[in-house]
Parts: sequence; structure tokens; C-alpha cells
Amino acid sequence: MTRLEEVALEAGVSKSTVSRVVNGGPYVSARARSAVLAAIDRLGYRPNQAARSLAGNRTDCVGLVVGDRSFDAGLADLLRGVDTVLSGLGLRLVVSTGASVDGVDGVLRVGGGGVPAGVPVVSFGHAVGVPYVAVDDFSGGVAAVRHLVGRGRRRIAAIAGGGDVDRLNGWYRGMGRAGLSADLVVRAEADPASGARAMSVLLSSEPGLDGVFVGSDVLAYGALEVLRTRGLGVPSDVAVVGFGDLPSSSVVGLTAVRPDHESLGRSAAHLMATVLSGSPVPPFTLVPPSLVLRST
Amino acid sequence: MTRLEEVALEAGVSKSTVSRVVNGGPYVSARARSAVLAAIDRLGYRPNQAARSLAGNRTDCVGLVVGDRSFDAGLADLLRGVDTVLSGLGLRLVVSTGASVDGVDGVLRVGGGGVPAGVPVVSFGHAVGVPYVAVDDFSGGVAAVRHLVGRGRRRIAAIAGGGDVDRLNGWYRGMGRAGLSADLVVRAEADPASGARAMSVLLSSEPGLDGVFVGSDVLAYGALEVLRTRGLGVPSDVAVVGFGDLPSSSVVGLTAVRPDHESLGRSAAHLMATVLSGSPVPPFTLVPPSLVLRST
DNA sequence: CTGAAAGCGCTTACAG
DNA sequence: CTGAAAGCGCTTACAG
Repeated sequence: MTRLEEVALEAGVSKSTVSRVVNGGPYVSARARSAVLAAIDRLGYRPNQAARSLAGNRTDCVGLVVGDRSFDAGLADLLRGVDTVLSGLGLRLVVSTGASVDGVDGVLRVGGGGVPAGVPVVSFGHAVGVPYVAVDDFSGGVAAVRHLVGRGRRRIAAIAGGGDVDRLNGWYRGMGRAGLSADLVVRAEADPASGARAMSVLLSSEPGLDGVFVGSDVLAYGALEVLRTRGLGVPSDVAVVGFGDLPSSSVVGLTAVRPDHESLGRSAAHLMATVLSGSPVPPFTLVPPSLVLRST
Repeated sequence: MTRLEEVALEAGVSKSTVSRVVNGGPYVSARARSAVLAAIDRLGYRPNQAARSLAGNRTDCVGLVVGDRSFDAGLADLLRGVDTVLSGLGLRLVVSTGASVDGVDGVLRVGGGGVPAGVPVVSFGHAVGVPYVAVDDFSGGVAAVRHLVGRGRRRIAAIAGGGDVDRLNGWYRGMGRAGLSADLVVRAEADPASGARAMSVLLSSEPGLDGVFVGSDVLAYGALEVLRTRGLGVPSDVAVVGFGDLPSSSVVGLTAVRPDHESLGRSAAHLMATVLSGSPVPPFTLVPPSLVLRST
């Protein structure tokens, strides 16, 4: 464990100077800087994080509080995104699945959960009062329509659950842009059975249907079931695009709009870094999802 | 931010004494202890972690290095398990998705990846040279057979991929215990198509088959497909049990042996705590999986 | 641009 | 069982 003092000795400068170059501070001559850098390299010096925190009155730690299970499926990727940018900034990621974390400079909140007063917060998913990052549902809906239209579909319907308003709005926009009539819309609950019912309704009202955008993957499972039962080819007769891309969707072969969790993580970390630097931050950042082409 | 010194003043004792009670040290009179505890409570004192680390030459942080994607699907639960026991011990969880972490007292390694020299390591999944926690594949295989036998099955086959040896051995044991002949075994690769081929082979060699234990969920998907295609009822004609319990399995309705990731996390954290305390540790801990009953 | 010095909030021998 | 004192390895005004 080499200490800063030994680096100073080796470089022939004072501890203050070493500290300045380590922290990228100003007011260091090129000569001093290179001597220090060389010494650090020679000695394999790594600053003691605890001493640094104590003296500097900051922790260089960012907490991630996993308040609920809303991001469980993508948590690994989310962590990768967060850690990638945080570690690049010299910050460490402390995760807690409890109510909170203390001893951190800021907290990233996944889902609900309280946070310590006094530290900045950035949320994953829509939140009020704090900056947040979320999936750009609207552009996902637009992208889904663009895809279907690109496949030659014209009579495109939408099935949307209660929480899928932005996705549905994206669908409307996409339909409008393509000059198609956006009259085939059915609302649904959040389970496959409800998706199946919606699909049946659509099929009876418009037998000429050739494409469907479904607001969530689970609804899409039900819709697919109905299509197959009725002997309709997917995607030959009716092309289907889901939204969410559950792991199960790859087994089912569902083409879907997929939230990019790693990107969400990166965005949140960047937002946090901006907050910590004292710069003004946008109230939210929307991350465009990608489209995963599979067999439907 | 109340400091230890203020607690000492409030309690009418020295800093040393406060430190002793905070750290649960010996040699403190009951009188002093309660005075200190009361003062801490009154002042809302929380020890400064950085100062503590610096003075005590320990970090009270355990790192979790996510080296590869092998536990991605269960990572959220794994984190919950780890954090639950760690936070109960006053330890913080620092996660890194890079090659390593430094400035921690020990590291939990998920999959491959290097670790800093000099700190104790505990691995998730079989590892050599370091203590590890892993799913008890063998007992999972036994449990699968027990389940099938309990459902009245007698001609029970096994489909196993290359890495499923312990699971397969569990199956042998289970069959032996039930007094059934363990002659229906087909080896497979790691994709649904291979599972389908294996199922076809089994069906032609033993039309009286009434149960199958499949070493992994993906293989089971292929097997189910074949069963359905041939018009065999599942589970009426042939009951199927998978292993792994991918999220997709709940959609498919697959009955399966499921690794308990939260439990794995808890076990790993306990192992680490034991290592850190300097006590001798077992070379590994096997965590029994559970059986998720669904529709196959 | 540089260095001496104080201080961050704890823990830990040591002496009592 | 208790307290005074030194020290952990940095950062940060301050004076130059």
C-alpha cells in the first residue's frame, strides 16, 4: 500500500502537489506533473479511498436502491450501463435492496423506495420531483408502425393496456405519418387472456387486418394464440409487434420493441454525474427502445 | 452530522468509550453503555464510514464482481439475498461489472473475472481454489423424479445436456430409490431442436413412456413441442419436468426445478462473512433448488 | 506554481 | 472498566 507521501518523496515534491495532480487540479507545472505521474506509475500508487472521503467530505460512491421488482428482468444490463459510466468517472456503485443507503453522494432509485434526505436522486421510470430516465414509449410505438408499414401492412390495429398510453400515442403518430387510418384500437388489461379477447374483437370487426401493434408482450402472447387457433399465418396473414421484450419473447419468437436497459443505466449515471457536478439538469431523459426482429 | 465526540460529551464519557460501545467491544460498564446508547439515540448519531475505514484499516465493503452473464436472469434475486445478510452485518455491497473492484474487504464473484490479490473471494457457481456456492443439481434431479413418481409415473425417461451430469445423477438416484429401471436416457445439446430430437428418440424406443425429466428448460421446450405435435397429452400422457426455470417457462407453463437465487446470494454472503471473521470455511455450499409446479 | 500545517472522524494500543 | 494521545492517508485553505 503505497501512500501519497511516498509518491511525494519519490517525485521530489510536496504532498500538496501530488494531491493536485492526482485530482487533476490546476496550478501544477508540467515538470512537477510528469515527475509525479512517473512516481505514481513506478510505485503503483492507488489513493486510499477512505482517507480521500474523510478529508474531502465526499464519498465518491453512488447508491442504487432497488425499491421494487419493476426492473428485475433488465437489472443486469441496467447495472452494466450504470457501472460503465460511474467507474469511468471514478465513482463506485453501492447497491441496496433495502429502503435506502447512506454514506453516498447521490442515489439512483429503481422503482419506489425512500432515499436519504439531502442527497440528489435520479429515478428509473417516471417520477415526480426528481430527474428520471425512462423508456421512450412514444417513439417505440412509432417505430413499431414504421416496421409494419415497411413490411407492406396497411390495415394495422393496436391493442393497448391501461399503462400503454404513450405507446399507443406513438402508434397514432406512426399511422398518421403513413397516411393510414387509425381506427382499429382495442383496450385491454394486462394478461394474455385479455390480449386474446382483444384480438378476437379486432378480427371480427376487420377481417382484412394485416398487422397489429400490441402494447405489451404478455398481451401479444394471447393475441398470437388466437391468430394461430384461427389458422391465420403469422406474419404472412397478420404481422405482430409486441412491446417490452420479456425473455420469454425470444422463445415465442415475438418481434418486439425492446427497452434498452443498458442505455437507461448509462443515461441515469450521466444524469447523476451532472447533478453532482452542480450543473443544471433536464427533468428527464427518454431513451429510445430498439426493435428486435423475430418471426412474427 | 453528529460526531462521536459530541456523543461522548452528551454521555459524559470519553471518545474511547463511545467507540467501544458502538463497536460492541468488551470492557464497558453497563452504566456507561446505556448512557452512550441514550446519547446516540438522542443525537441521531451515525458513525462516519470513511473515518471508520481509515482508522480501522478495513472498508466494511464487500464487492460483487459480475464477470459474465451466467446469472443475469436471477441477478436481482441474488442481489437481494446478498444484500439482506450483508446489510444485517453492517457491510455494504459494492457492485462492479468490470474486471474487478478494489477497496473492499472481500469479493463475491459471479462467473469469471479476476479479483484483486490479497482479498478473500467467494464464487457463485463451481470454482476451483476458492469457496463457492452453487445449485444442488443432484438433489434437484432427485426431487424431479420424486415428483413424477408421486404423480403415478413409472416409465420415466431423462434428457440431459452435456453440463447436466449432476442433474442426471440425481435422476439415477431418484429412479433407484423408487425401484424403477433407469434405462431411458438420451443425451442432448443445449437447444430446443436437440431436445425435440431426444424426445422423438425416446418415444420410438418406448411408446409407454409416461414421464420425462429434462436437464434444462430449453431442451424441455423442444420436447414439449414434439409431444404436442404427436397429439400426446401433457401431462395426461407424458408429464414433463424441466430444470432451470427461465422466465419463459412460466409462459410455457413448464413444471420445473428452480434454482433459488436469493438463497444462493444469502449463502454466499454468509460464506464471505465467515471468511472475513477468520473462521475456517467449507469449500462449498450447495443450495437446494425448489420445484415449481405448473401445467406439464 | 508550491509547500507547511491543520483537520477530516474514527480506532487502537497504552497507561492507569 | 476508562481516558488521553497518536495515527490512519488524504485534502484544503493559507502564505508565499
